Amino acid sequence: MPPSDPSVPPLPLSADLSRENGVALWKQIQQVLEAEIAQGVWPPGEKLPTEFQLAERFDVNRHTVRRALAGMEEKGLLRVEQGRGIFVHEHVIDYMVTKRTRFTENLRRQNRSTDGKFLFVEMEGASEKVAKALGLREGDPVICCAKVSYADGRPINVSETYFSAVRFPGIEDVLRECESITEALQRCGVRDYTRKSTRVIARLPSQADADHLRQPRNRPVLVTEGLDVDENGRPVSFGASRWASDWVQIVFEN
Amino acid sequence: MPPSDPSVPPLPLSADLSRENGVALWKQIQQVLEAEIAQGVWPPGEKLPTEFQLAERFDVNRHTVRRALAGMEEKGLLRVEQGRGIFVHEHVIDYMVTKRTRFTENLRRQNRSTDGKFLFVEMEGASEKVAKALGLREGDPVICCAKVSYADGRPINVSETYFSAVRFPGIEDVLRECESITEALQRCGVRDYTRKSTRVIARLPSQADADHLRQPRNRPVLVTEGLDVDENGRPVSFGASRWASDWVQIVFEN
DNA sequence: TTAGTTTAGATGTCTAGACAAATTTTTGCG
DNA sequence: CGCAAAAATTTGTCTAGACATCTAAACTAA
Repeated sequence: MPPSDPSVPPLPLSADLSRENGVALWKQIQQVLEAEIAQGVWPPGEKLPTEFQLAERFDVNRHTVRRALAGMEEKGLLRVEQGRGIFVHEHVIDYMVTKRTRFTENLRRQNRSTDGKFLFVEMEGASEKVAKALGLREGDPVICCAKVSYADGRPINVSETYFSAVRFPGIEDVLRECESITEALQRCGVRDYTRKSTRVIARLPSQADADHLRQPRNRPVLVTEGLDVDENGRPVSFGASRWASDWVQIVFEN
Repeated sequence: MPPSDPSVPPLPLSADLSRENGVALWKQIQQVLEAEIAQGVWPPGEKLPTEFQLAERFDVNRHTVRRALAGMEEKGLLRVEQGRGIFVHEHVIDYMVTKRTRFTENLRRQNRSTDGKFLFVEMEGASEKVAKALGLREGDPVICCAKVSYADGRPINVSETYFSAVRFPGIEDVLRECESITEALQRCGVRDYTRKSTRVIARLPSQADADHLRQPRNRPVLVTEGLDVDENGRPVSFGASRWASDWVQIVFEN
């Protein structure tokens, strides 16, 4: 494989493709490009050559290059944008799930800028799942707060957080005025809260979630359902989140 | 299936594709086929019509059908086997992670047959991670037990489980004779153990893991790292597992 | 300068055909 | 009948070309 030079191990940058070794051309192309990305030839966020240029470089048809790029996109190594080009995927974020689960704190620790956008805040009747988690009865009034959270300007999380409307009267309006949920809870008398349990599953996103997270529907999202309790162990809020698996890895620790 | 009733709104089984609504043909085909699978027209495990037949049915080129099938395969809806055909993916397994994490029990509850194969059992020096988990010092002797676990005859899990060689002298041989890890631990005097912590992340598998799990390298695996402790809270074993995301959903609950 | 339009460049979709590789079925020989 | 070889079937890969759609840059007119 390493062609000729005895002293220096050359980078396999323009490694010649073999048409007779039984390995599909597109796989070989994918390997070469992945190696180049790993070696930093194309740094994260960088624009790759166009499909046409790559096809010329490897001396194959554009469709063959496209097959290789599709494989890399599926892996999450690339971001393909019609009319713009192909970009190397930036690195993912580690989201630590601990007893103290605070979105902003969590990401600040990783030197990420954070932002949030409330989609809506409204009262509704508790579903069976929400009621069970918050210790209510099905149909009891709860406040649902839907939100999209951003890190470095990218949407990484869509969530709904539920609060008992009886226990926190007026939280509906408080939430609308606040920047974060932690802040709203403090105004409602919850000095501190901790994460009691978290469920993690993987599934495909709904169309709405995919839109919010700006990711294709055929790429899975990580789904977490978490219950927060106050210092006395009483349920404070129940939250269901979908995370952009392209950008986030959930790390669970208790 | 019910072909002709005039009153009943017919299932969109052979819905005509529109070439002018801006939706790619392959996406429309994918939608139709997914709907048919959801409606049970093609039950799990069933062989779909051939690419050629599907192309004929939708009156498109075979490559257009292939694009639709690729999307469905990526979603995990299909299993494509060269020379054999296209098969509907069987349903996934829910693996519950609770305080009592017992592989066999867990799957029996879901009426799954279980099986296991030990890859190797050997002594090695504890890595930093293993040492930290088990309360040892780096380099201390540990027994590593590597295993592939099956449900319904399919590999769904590759794991390494580590035990302190000092605390469990002779477990190396016991493991080789036993069917399960639970059984081996009982023989070593551990009456019961519980899961203390589990970390869950998602990543791409190594080549070896992909081979064991019989899945492509470009499909992610769920990775769990769990620490089990005895009734006194002392660490018993530390395990690292990779799960076939095609077949398993990890459900975490504590 | 600014706003709108045009144009060029880039990716997306679809078709058509040829051959390769893997699997299953059929055929033919003993 | 049994088994091995041949043929048919089915998916995999690659090429070639046409046109659509989206984006960004260049241009034009107010």
